[in-house]
Order: sequence, then structure tokens, then C-alpha cells
Amino acid sequence: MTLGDVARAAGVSLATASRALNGATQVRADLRQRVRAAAERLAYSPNAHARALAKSSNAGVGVICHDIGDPYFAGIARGVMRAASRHDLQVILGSTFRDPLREISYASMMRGQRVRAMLLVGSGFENREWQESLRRELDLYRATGGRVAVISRHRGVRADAVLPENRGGAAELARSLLALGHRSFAVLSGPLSLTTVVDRLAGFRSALASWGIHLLSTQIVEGAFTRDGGYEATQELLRRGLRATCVFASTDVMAIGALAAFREAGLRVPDDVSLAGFDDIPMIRDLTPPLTTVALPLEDLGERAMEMALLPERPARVRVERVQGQVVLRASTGPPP
Amino acid sequence: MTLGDVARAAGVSLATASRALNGATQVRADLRQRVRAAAERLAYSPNAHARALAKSSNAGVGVICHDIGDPYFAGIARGVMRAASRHDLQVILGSTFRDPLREISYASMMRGQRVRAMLLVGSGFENREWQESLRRELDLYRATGGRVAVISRHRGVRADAVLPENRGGAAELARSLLALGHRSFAVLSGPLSLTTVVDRLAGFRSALASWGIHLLSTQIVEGAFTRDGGYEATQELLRRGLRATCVFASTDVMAIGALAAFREAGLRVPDDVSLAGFDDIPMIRDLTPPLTTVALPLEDLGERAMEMALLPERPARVRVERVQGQVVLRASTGPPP
DNA sequence: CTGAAAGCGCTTACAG
DNA sequence: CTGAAAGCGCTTACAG
Repeated sequence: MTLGDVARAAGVSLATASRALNGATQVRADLRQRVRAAAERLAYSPNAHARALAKSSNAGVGVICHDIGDPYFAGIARGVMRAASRHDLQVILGSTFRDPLREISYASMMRGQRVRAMLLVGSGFENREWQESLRRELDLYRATGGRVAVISRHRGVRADAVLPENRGGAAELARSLLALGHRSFAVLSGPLSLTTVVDRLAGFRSALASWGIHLLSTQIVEGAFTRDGGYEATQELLRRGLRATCVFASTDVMAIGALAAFREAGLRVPDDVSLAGFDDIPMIRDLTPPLTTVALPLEDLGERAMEMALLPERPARVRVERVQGQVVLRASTGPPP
Repeated sequence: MTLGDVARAAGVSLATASRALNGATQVRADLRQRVRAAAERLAYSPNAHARALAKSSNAGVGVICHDIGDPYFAGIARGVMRAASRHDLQVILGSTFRDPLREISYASMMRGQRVRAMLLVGSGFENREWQESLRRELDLYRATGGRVAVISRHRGVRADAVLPENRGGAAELARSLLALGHRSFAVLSGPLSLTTVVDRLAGFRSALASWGIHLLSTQIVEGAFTRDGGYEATQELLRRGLRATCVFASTDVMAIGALAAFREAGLRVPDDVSLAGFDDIPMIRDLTPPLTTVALPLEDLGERAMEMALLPERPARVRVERVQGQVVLRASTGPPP
């Protein structure tokens, strides 16, 4: 079942069949009809590879995230899918499971696929070697006209970016918590090798500093970027001795684990300790207590990055869209005991 | 940057360059080295479309789900990604936003893409016309060697399938709730046009029936398959007058909304009313109270369907893997007040 | 083992 | 408007 078969069935040339189906050039109405009918009758399905090869252009975009099962990435992916659907683009998905090597091999695969644009979603790794390889891969990709946009990473990769204001958001959150009366804080941080974590911690810290408050190093616990990571980090924090009235988890997902750990330890939130997260993934408003957080418009992030990557712009000029986070005070934070 | 360039740089023929890079046939070691080196130096990236065209085989699989932002699908997608990664397959993702037409256009697009296998994830629609179109699309796809597997749909589509035991799971859940002492029930159902909903409702109902208990029609409320759908359905149920000691929401996502609605209405769960869901999406164990549910191994579902689609089997023989749901009693259910 | 050549299924100048 | 032909970048019998 090829275009050739359709052309033969319609009694026209290959070229005419192609034109009739794609409607680029004018084709006599009756011929177009015949071709269309033949294609329909034969259930013709154009070979996307042949077409991509002949046009040397592609209707695909690539999206690489760390874990499509995580509500943060799932929310962003939802926005990406919406934008892609609007532009009739197919989406090739990569989920790295937080393995830097896998990220690079996805990028390379997508380059081979000649996707029109590539989206990297999520924090990068603070890893010199990885940064080198990725940059090289992306440069090669762009050298042949590929477009790259990133969400939430800036180190190491020079590309169009949608950047949540991690620093600013965390600082704003800190100020809100200070306003509630808190003066001693602890932080459940994700892996410090992730730029997002570093930024959020820095923002939080600097806002405290301007009030003359410093984070004790024992009150910063590093954990995996998962619910269980938050749970375990909290247990470790309690083991070290909690010396804070308020705990900031660098993502909501971790905060969920923290909430469980506090509950198990018999600590009430917010009566005994206040708890805040970051991202505003959908479910946290249904927790008990609902979680204070810095809200990021996840779907928007995805849509905007996709649109940005698709919008041709004079190259060598990197565009950056900064996205403000919105502090949302919910019942998980209150005045210090 | 094509294979031709690499061949020239290495001083060999196109054919030899191809063989050296793909390692299918034997190539003299020194030639292979030269080709590899040249490819490396030139940062050669094989054109996936050209390759797919020449081999008329493809390293891609397609996955179509209803909403990648929903934790149920995100969980399954996670499993799919794991399996795909194991087989070095790229994944093309479709998210229908619950639009039947979009599902068909995705299927058609993936057929054009000549993907090796196609996964349809999630309940089908009870819609004659849609079923016709989809079946036609899939038949055409399979006629050319395409493989199809579905998760959780059986009506209308004849294909390899991983089927959660929706009926059995719901029935088992009902029996557990009966054992707790409940004798009056209400159901928050998703759209009755979804086979999953119909099956879960039927299973629940039949288990009750064998105890001589019948669901009042006023106590079955249909809502969207979302958190807000569950919230609104619950409000409607309360408006009609709750005449049950236990409420079954046909998915966890809906149950989350129900929990919020009950809380707002001043009803305590489970003291005033028990609540149970279905699926066991990750977050529900962290709700207050944690949600009773029928646990489905979401990631497994995805992995198994992918493996099944990849495993060539004598065609015309449809394979079905049934996956038992596990009733997990948590604190959202208790004895009737 | 190696190379020249045909072929995969389309698109698109180039003539007419 | 229509068609013959070249070309997109690979793979793979077929000879040597």
C-alpha cells in the first residue's frame, strides 16, 4: 500500500497523487477527487518516514523528563501534550529515571530522529562530565537547525528557557513564614547536585539571612526527590533533634513524605511544627492539613516551553521566560507553638 | 553529515561504512576502526527515518492514554517507559484529553509512523461509531504486521490485553465492606459510557445483590473521572440525601474529591460515612484518613502490556492477562455508625 | 570481506 | 495543471 498503488488505482502519476493528497499545488478537481477516493478505498496510510526523508523536515518533537510518574512532570507533560496537539506534532517521550546517561542517549536518539524541537524538563545535574556531553549533543543538534528549550535548568545548557523563579519563590516563602512568627527553620533538601535544589535553598537562606537568621547545618537534611526521600529525611532530622518550628521541603512530593513522618512521630502539623513545600502539585490541597507551598503553573510551563521552542527566532539569541511562583498559605503552616 | 560523508572520510564504500557501524556482517577490523573514528570525528548521527525506510522496520512504539497528567495514567506510563527503555525503543505518546476522535487520529498517525507496537491505555468509550472507526484503524494497522495491546478495555477492540479484574475487584471490595457491617451503599460512578466504570459498578452491585442488598438509583451519582468530578458528585449525593453508611467511588481520583466534599459538609470519614476508591494511586495512603481501595499494580500493568505487544505470537490468537486487584483496607472505612 | 547498485516510499524542481 | 526523474539517507541482496 504505497502512494504508487494509489496513483495507479486513480490513473494518475505519482506526482499528481502526492499533490492531490497534500494540496500544496493546484490539481484539477476531478483528479483530486479520484485520488482521494482511491486513497480512501485502499486505506492508504502515508509512510511518515518516507515523507520525513523526502521533505527533510519532521513533525515530531522530543520531550525528556526525569520521571513521567511524578506528578510534577506529569503535570508539565500534560501542558506539552496540549501544545503539541494544537500544532499537530507528535511527541516522543523520554523518561530518564534520573540517570544522566539515559538523558544523553535520549537526546542523541532524538537528534537521529531529526525532531523539530527538543524539550528538556527538570533540573540538571551538577556534573561536569555530563554537562559536557549534553552540551555537545545539543550543539550538534542545533547546528542542523534543531531547536531546544528547557524548563527549569540553566547551568551548563545555553538554550531558550522557561525558568521558575526558584530563588525568588523560596525567598518569598521564607518571608511569609517569618511573618507568621517563625525564627528557627529546618530544610529537607533534595539532592544538592540538582540546580533547582540549590536555587531554592539559596533563596530561602538569603531571605532568612536578611533577618539575621541562619540555618544550622544539622537542620539541613538531604534526601531523594521522592515521597520516601522526604519521609526518610524527616526521620533523620528528628533523629538529629528538630531545632526548628518550621520545616521547608524543597518539593511538595518530599513534603508529603515529611507529613507522614511527622504524624508517625506524634508531631502535629502545624501545632507542633509548620511545614511548607514547593510546586503546588494538584493533590496537596487535599492533604490534612492542606500544604502551604509556592505554586507553579505546571501545565503552563509545559505549554510555554513548547511554544517557545516552536517559535522560530533569530538564533544565537537565547530567550528566557521567568515564571513567578505564588506563595499559597494553607493550613500546614501557622504561628510557632 | 551523512553516511556518505563518513564513508568518504574513512576511504571506504557506503556499504562498508554501513556495515562497520551496524556490525551485522563481518568487516575487517582496521576498516571498522577507521569508519568508527570518522563517524565519531564528524559527530555523525544516523538518520532514523532513512534507516526505518530502508529496513522497513521501526524502533518506535506508540502509547495512547486519556490524560498523562492523571496519576493513574502517569503510573502506567512509568512502567511503559521502563519496558521500552529495556528494549531500546522510543515511545511516541498520545494523550487524548478524553476525546474519542483524538484517539483515532493518534492511532492513525502512529500507523503512518509504522510503529512496531501500539498500546491503548484506559477505558474505551461506549460509542458505536467510535468503536467502528477505531477497530478499522487497528485492523489496517495489524494487517501490515502491527501489534496492538490494550490495558483495561475489551469492548469493541479485539487485541492482546492486560485486564484489571474490575468486576472481581469491586465485588471483593463490596464483600469487605459488607464484612465491616455496612448494609446501605452509595456509588460515585464515572461516566457510564466507560467500560471500566460499568464493570466496577456491576461487580459491586452483584456482590451486594447476593446479600440481598440493592443500590437505590438515587444513590448512584455519575461524575467526571476527575477529582472535581468526585467532589461535585458527592455534593449532588448530599443534596439528594445520603442514605448510605458507605460510599464507593469508582476511582481513587474521584474519591479524593469526595473526601474533600464530605469534610466541607461536616461529615467525618469514617465515623459518619465510610469511603473507598479503586486503583491505589500513590498518594492516597497519605490522605487523612488514608483511603481504602482496590490496589492495581499500575507500573506492572504498563510493563506487561508493553512486553506482551512486543512478544510475537501466532496472530489471530488474542492473549489476555488478567490482573487481580487487591483490596487494601485503610482508615477511610470502618464499621457503620 | 568489499563494493556497485537497486530499492525503501515519498517530495519537488524542472519541463512541458 | 501534469508527469518523468532526481533525490532524501540509509540497507542489503548480488557479484566479486
